[in-house]
Amino acid sequence: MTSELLGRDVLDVAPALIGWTLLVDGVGGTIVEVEAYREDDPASHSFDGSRGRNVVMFGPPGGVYVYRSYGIHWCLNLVCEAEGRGAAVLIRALEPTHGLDAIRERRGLLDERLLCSGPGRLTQALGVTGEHNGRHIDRPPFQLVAPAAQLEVVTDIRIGITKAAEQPWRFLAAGSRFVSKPANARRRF
DNA sequence: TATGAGATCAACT
DNA sequence: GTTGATCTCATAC
Repeated sequence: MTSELLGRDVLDVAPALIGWTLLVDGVGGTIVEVEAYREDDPASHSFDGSRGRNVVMFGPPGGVYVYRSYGIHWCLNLVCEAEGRGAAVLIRALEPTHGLDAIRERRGLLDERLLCSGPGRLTQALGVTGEHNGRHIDRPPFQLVAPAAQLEVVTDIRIGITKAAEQPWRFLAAGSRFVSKPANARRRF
């Protein structure tokens, strides 16, 4: 069960998710990068309340929120805290461990570290689409498996957003080669 | 190494 | 009509 994991403050849930194994139809890997979003956050889809595509974010914890990004990609989120809160964690990168053949087939022949290193790449690798929006992480085809031991986690600012861009709400597995962008990446100037 | 364009959809002005 | 929680490929230093 994941209710104990997800039913807490999203800023606690996000780092706790690092190291868990996410599977879709048995294909997936270890979560190495996530970002936290919540209703009082101008960068969040749930900012200013529930309407349109974001209704799932206001559903019960464990809900799977999938939305289309830039018209091209799908992005996968897990709803946190409690129903009506509008808090969720964006899954940004996995270290692939299960179903490598299926992943390579969906992504094409690529550098191993690029298979799931980004929210759009990850959903393509796992076959996640808008059809999965509103489903639950504890029910097929999804599985979320606890790690044997908590990995070391580092934080950084979030990526690809323009509002509240300085919030240190990106969480990564320390030293992982499978993240979309290493932590402490310094901006010039 | 670093910027730039194109792809293309849903929400919002 | 514009913008965005992106990715890939191309071209330029």
